[in-house]
Amino acid sequence: MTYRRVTIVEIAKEAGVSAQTVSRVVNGHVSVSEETRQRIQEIIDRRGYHPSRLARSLLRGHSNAIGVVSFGLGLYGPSQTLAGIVRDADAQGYSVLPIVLNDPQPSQPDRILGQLIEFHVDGIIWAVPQIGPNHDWVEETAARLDVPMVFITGEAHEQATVVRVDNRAGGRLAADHLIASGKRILGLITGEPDWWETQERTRGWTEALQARGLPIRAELMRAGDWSAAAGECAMRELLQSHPDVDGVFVGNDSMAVGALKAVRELGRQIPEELGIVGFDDIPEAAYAHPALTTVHQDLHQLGSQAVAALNSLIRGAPSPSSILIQPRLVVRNST
Amino acid sequence: MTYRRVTIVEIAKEAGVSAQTVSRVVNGHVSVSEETRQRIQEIIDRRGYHPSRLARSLLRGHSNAIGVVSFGLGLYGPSQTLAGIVRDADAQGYSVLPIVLNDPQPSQPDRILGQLIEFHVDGIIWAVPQIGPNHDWVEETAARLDVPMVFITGEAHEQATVVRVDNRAGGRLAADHLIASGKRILGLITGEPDWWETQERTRGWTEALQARGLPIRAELMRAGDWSAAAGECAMRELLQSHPDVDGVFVGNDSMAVGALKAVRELGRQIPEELGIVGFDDIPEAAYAHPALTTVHQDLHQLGSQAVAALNSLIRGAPSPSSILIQPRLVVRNST
DNA sequence: CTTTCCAGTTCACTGGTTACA
DNA sequence: TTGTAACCAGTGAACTGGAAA
Repeated sequence: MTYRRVTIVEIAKEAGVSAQTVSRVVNGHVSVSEETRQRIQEIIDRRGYHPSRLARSLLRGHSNAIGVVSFGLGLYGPSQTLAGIVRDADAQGYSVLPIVLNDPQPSQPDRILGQLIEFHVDGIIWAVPQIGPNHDWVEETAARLDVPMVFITGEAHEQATVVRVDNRAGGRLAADHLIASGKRILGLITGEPDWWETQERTRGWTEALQARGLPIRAELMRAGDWSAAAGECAMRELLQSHPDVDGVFVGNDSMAVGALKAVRELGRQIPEELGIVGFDDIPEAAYAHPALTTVHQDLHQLGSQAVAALNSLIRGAPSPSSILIQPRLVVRNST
Repeated sequence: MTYRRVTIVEIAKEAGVSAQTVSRVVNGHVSVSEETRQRIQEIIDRRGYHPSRLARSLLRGHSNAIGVVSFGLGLYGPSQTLAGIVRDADAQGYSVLPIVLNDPQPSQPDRILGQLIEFHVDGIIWAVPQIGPNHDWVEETAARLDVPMVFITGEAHEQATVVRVDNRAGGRLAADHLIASGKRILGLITGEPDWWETQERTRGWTEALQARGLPIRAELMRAGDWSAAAGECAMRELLQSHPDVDGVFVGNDSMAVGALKAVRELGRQIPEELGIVGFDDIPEAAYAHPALTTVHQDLHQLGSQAVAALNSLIRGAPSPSSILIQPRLVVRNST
């Protein structure tokens, strides 16, 4: 590998000027004679010269890059969120440096942040779901770290900017809708119990039931792992042990799609005998059988807002400490 | 933003040694006394010092980063492939710098490559689908560029390493399976016609039909845009104009899911009256109604192989010019 | 007395940009 | 209009001064 980049000095030498003059041409400074400018530009184009961002960042003290710590690109939520981040970051002139964790419980968040700091990132978006105590370090670290940082999803923090979907409102939307459809014996199939999203959706659900004077029945609740297989299994089990259930809120669409399969196989009529509401609004939801009523969350917007908040932090502007994105109900044929 | 990184000089000053000695501690060189090493390490830990990768890369001439040019993270294929790349790159010690295009027809691939070169990436994976003539620059550029480069999907090239799924074999698998299931009047709903994947799947399909002595009937072919909506629309149109069709190969699972909806609404029995085969094996395929028979392609492996090939190119080893990954048929209830 | 080793320092250099001449 | 020198944050190579072989 004797590969050598074209450097500014080589261009300068070929043009018979100093590196400085080439730099001026590259950055569009004025004080270069038109004749020189053109000669240099021609050489730059011909040689395929690209100024080194490394050298430039080193000198300027910032890199125009942001780090994104993400988790489980296989899941719909995280991958869509990352897509939103990348798109917006690009539009704002930032490059994105993604770090994808396989373990949502990073034993050493400092090590991961350190990796990004080594790249001189101008800011960091932490988009790892809050699971159990895995965000406990936030308060302490956010206060200590001097790189601007934005969190996606999770508890609000005094010290940190958090952008998230109002999952609690989403849970309420689902419950209110089922109740409004005349359903009264309501089951709940949640995602992983220790995810913040699960807890919030469940809380909203519970609140709505209480507000309507319906009992909270733990025996009608099941937990899955977000997968269609888990949804199918949980729904089958729920319907067999409690055949009188007439409405179920399933914690995400993947599980809901699995749940629909169980319901079909058990021969229940949807929505007449059993109403089902999902969460996410994945593209396939509209084509499930029957088409799935679900709580839509705008994940691209989630990413956009995170980038916007980070950008204003980087520019030194104060940023609201918490941004809440409202989900909305999409009614289809499963209710 | 008066944020200042901790530098090696600050550590050196605090420890009362030269920067070089700190560098040796950081890089685990030998000629440092145990006593000094420990003192410096303690300061490094306490101050949270992280060596600048920018400075290091600049000096060493390589960055341990690879650039990935991708397209449309909203689609299942590209996003899964990227996930595979990120995971494997990480395992090999590379950071990933993604560039996500919104337009699959980059007017100036050089500009995009230039962006990555500015970052001193050690190699580039071009994972943009080959659509129409948008890979025409490859031969010429690959020969000129001296950064190792691997292409994902598309025509094989003399000069370039291409990693791809054997889409043609996939098309054959689908056709052979439908024929083996006793279907004889076979329809085809393809994705976007100018995608390389579409053309290969179609070619494999055509070959298999010819091999079995079945006619190629253009009036039984429709094209969609990979979306479920397009699949639904195409299937409805196909069945209404040709009610005798008894088997259909749909170019991807998203469209197949839409197609299933159309079939259900038209009241055809699957698989008795009509067999359907998809392509991709998205997670929801197993939970469609009926469960979708489909051609599975291992996209993570696609990403892995690309990283492996790129890695060996970077290390100067010769790399096979084309790697073909075999898809496999997953039979479920739609056939 | 020369050679080798050790622990550490100094210098030059990476590819650019800013301040000043 | 253009050139020179200093600088960003590191690292490889050459070097120093003293001890051990």
